[in-house]
Amino acid sequence: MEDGDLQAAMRGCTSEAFANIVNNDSTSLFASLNLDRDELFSFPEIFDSTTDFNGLKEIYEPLYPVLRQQSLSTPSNVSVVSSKSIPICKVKEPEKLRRKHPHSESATPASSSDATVAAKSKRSRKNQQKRVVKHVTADGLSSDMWAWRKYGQKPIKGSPYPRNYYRCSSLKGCLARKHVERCSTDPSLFIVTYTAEHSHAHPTRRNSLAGSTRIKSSMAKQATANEPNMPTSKEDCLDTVPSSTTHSMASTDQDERVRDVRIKNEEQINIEDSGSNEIVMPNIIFSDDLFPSLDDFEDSFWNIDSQLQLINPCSSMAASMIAV
DNA sequence: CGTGTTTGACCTGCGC
DNA sequence: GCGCAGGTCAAACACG
Repeated sequence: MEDGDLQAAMRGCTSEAFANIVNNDSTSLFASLNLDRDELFSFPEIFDSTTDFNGLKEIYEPLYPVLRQQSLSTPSNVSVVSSKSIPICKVKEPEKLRRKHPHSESATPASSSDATVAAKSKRSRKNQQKRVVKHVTADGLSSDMWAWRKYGQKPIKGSPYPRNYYRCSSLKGCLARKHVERCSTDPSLFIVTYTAEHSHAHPTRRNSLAGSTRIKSSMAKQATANEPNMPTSKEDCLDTVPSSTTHSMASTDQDERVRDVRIKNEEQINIEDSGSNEIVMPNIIFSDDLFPSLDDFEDSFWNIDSQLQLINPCSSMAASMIAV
C-alpha cells in the first residue's frame, strides 16, 4: 500500500469510520477505511516514525461539523454516553485572562513588592479560563497521552474524594492544567477538568510513553488510593492498578514492563487465534456531545493506536497516518 | 541527577 | 471586611 493511499483513506474517512472508532470497533473501522489490517501491519516501516497530533487534527476538524450534524439528525448506534444526566460545561472563553505566563519575563519581579504582585498575578481567577470537563473511566484516565505532573491535592467539600491537580510536564511553561476527582455519585467515574491549552504539539507516542509511565501509574494508584477503605500502602496500591490500562504498569522494573507487553501481545494473539478479529479497546465515555469532540476523538484515536502497538510494539498508526 | 509525588502553607475569588 | 473553599507554590522526599 502506498503511503498516499493511507492518507487518502483517512481523508475519505466517513462517519461510519468515526462511529467505529467511537465504538472501539477496530475491525469495522478497518473495513470502513478500506484497510486490510494484515496488509497494514505488513509495513512496519511506516509505523516507525513519530510526529505530533496536528495532522490528525487537520483531518478531523473539517469533518467535525458535518459528522456532528449527521450524528444529530440520524441517531446511530454510536455508543456515546450522553451527558444529560451529568452537568457538563464548556465554559466560554474568558473575556480577559489576568494570569500572566509563569515563565514570561513580564513576571520577573524587579523588587520585593513587585515579586509579591508577580506572585499574585500568577494565580488564575476562578471561572475565567476555558475549561473542558470530561467524565472518564479509569481506563480513560490512563489513555491521556499528555505527560502530567501532579502539583497538588485538595479535599473537596461535599465529596469524599480529594481532587488532584496536574500540570503539563511535556514542556516548561505550558499552561495546560487538569484536575481529576472521583465522581461522588459514581465512584467508577472520574471527573477530569482541563484548563488552558497546551502551548506545544502533542508529545510523540514514544516520548510520552517514556515520560509518562510513572505518572500514569501514579494516577492509577491515586484512582484506587483515593477510594475510601482502600489499601493505602504502596504495595497494596500497586496491586490495585487497573490491569486494562495498557501503559499504567505499576512496576518500575523495566523487565516487568517488557514482560507485561509480551503477555498482552500473547493475549492479543490468542484473541486473534480464536477467530475473533476484535481488538479489545478500553472504554471511553464521551462527555459532552452526541458526537465526540476533537479531544474525545483524539483520546479514542490514541486508544486504538496503543492497541496497535500491542500487536506491533514498534508501530504507531497515528504517526504513520500523519507523517505521510 | 533529573523527574515526579507528597503535603502544609499560602493566595485568591466569592458569598455574606 | 471576613471567612470559606478552591487553586497553587515549594520544600522535602522518592525513585530510577
